[in-house]
Amino acid sequence: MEPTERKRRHSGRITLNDVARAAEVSPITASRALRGERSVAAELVERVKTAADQLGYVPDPAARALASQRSTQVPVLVPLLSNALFVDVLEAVHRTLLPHGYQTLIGVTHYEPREEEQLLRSYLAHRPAGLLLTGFDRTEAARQLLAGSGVPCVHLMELTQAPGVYCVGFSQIEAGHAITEHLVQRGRRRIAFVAAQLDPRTMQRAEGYRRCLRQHGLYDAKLELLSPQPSSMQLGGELLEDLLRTRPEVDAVFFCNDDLAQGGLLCALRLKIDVPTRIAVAGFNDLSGSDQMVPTLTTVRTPRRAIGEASAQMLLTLMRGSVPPQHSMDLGFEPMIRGSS
Amino acid sequence: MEPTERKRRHSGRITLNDVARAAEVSPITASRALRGERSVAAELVERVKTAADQLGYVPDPAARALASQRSTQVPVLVPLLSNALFVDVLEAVHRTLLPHGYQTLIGVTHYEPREEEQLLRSYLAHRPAGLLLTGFDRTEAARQLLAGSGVPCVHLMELTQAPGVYCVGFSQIEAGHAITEHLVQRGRRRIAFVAAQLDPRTMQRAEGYRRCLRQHGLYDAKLELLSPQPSSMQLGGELLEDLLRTRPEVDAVFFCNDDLAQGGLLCALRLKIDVPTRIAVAGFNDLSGSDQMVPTLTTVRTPRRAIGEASAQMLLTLMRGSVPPQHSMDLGFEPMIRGSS
DNA sequence: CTGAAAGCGCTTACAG
DNA sequence: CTGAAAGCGCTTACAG
Repeated sequence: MEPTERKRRHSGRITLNDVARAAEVSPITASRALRGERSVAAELVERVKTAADQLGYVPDPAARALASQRSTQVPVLVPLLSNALFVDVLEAVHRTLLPHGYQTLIGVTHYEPREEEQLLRSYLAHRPAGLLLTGFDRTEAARQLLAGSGVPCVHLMELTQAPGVYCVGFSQIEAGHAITEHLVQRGRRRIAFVAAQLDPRTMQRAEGYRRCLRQHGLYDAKLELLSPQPSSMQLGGELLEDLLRTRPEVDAVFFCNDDLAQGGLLCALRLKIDVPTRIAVAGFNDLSGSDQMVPTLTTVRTPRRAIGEASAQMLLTLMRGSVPPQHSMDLGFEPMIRGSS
Repeated sequence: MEPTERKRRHSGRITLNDVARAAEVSPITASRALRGERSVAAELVERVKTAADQLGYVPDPAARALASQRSTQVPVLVPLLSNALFVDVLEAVHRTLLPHGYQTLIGVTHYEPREEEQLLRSYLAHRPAGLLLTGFDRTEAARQLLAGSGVPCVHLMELTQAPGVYCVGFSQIEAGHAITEHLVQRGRRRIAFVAAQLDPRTMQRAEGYRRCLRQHGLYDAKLELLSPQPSSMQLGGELLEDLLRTRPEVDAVFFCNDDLAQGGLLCALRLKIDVPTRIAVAGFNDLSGSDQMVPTLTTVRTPRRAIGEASAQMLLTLMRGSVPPQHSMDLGFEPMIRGSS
């Protein structure tokens, strides 16, 4: 046995070397041909690709990551998976990145900047190809980790004009304003805002609600019901009951999320409170089931799949080393006026 | 410049070498100490761990994967993300694996064995540490890829006694049987089965339904309404309307999934059909919102979070090279009898 | 446009 | 219990 034989650890895998040998070129040329680098003669590219196909060659991501100092992983950090909103975003991201050879990793932050910082620390050690983050609410340490890493990053859901920050979303404030305005236009005067979780985007919707009502001289702080508890249908029902008890004069409710609003609607049904005659109800996000409620739920349709896809596209551009046409991409929103208002 | 200097590509990263130097041991010893291999003197382990902490060392997953021929990635293949069931499973898996240093990758098969085979092919190239698959319905090629890869694998949702197959789930047949039996016990005689998607597990529930009704001499094939369309609340409403039109004698419906059942309930509300007096309704899975419906939905609570956690634990054992106490883990189910039946 | 050499940061296999 | 050498499969940096 030769010494070189003695230490073999070959996995039986088809390697770039095998492809190169079959195509009768050097491994570097094979590597370049397969990655689509332009500086390779068309004929050689052809030969290499044919050989790779015939051998069933699949590049080793670990070797590639080690040599290039960059993996094909793209962590997506979202607050929760229990909100269908983020699942939709995640799905769209995943579907967009996969055909380009990138893996989507899940990161769940539970709306905790400290948790996000931890996750970021560990994901950055994996040399991710790119990063998708929800919103702008993070620790200073996280911000520095990001900046220092040089990893391309796109922010989801919210917008900013801050220089060097890439983002895809819509104006939460305007959306909150728009649906409140709708209730005002319907003749409502005692419009409550009912919210849970109280994350930054929820509070932006609250801001839109306030601005709208102040413009109409209708703002009343006592009609805001803010609960830090996690959002759920059940909580929506409970909050509506609270509200009707403590503020019986209320004639409309804007729930910050559709799960709360759906719960509110079902609660009204149970209590035989007529919607929208006695009280109008509006939600936010147009989640699954909102169009099936009795009455159907007025809400704001948010472009979450489009956000997932567009942010992934923007990231793809950045990972390619190019500059996207715009830093901030506003995908808008659409009020869905239905039976509950 | 020396030749060795000329080619430096060092990333500025803290490496195992840095740790070894600081701890005054060889890199191999440092590697072993950090991975908790037993054959290292306690004192050295201490020194290495301290050095690693002080330097803020984070192992490079790519290098580790390349050298060991095994990554820390665990792809989880589920049919859909639009069914909250699988999101719950995924979340539990993710939460269980993360503290052990494993990354959860999403794979969406859309209930298509061919898609699953494709995904498997690409994921296996990444040398995953382990694999989590939904059910047993796959192509022969996929089966062979799996067997040939030697990658530890646990199957979710269904059970089998097949040798060498690890699985965590519950009996879909028994669960379908149990909820049907409940309807019979409530005095129902014309019990319909309404299903969508028609995936293997749905059809197992159908089998449970059939067996139960045959035992009671109540089976009537005309009361089965099977739609290959994707499951949704809206479809549930439509199917219920169909059923009431074509089979007005029906006095109970077992929907194969809660989204259909919720849609059915809301449809009944709209049509002013009294539930449960005129018709009893039961669903499956106990998804979010089922306990909020009017009336509340009778259903079968399935242990999806427990399945996610237990399957991840089983996989952890397998990845450690140990043998789990059992091949097949039955986590059961729980009929939730509520207002709709 | 093409290639020989070295290196990415770890672990395996062997030896002692 | 510890270590020197080699190797995992790719890409970078340099040269021509």
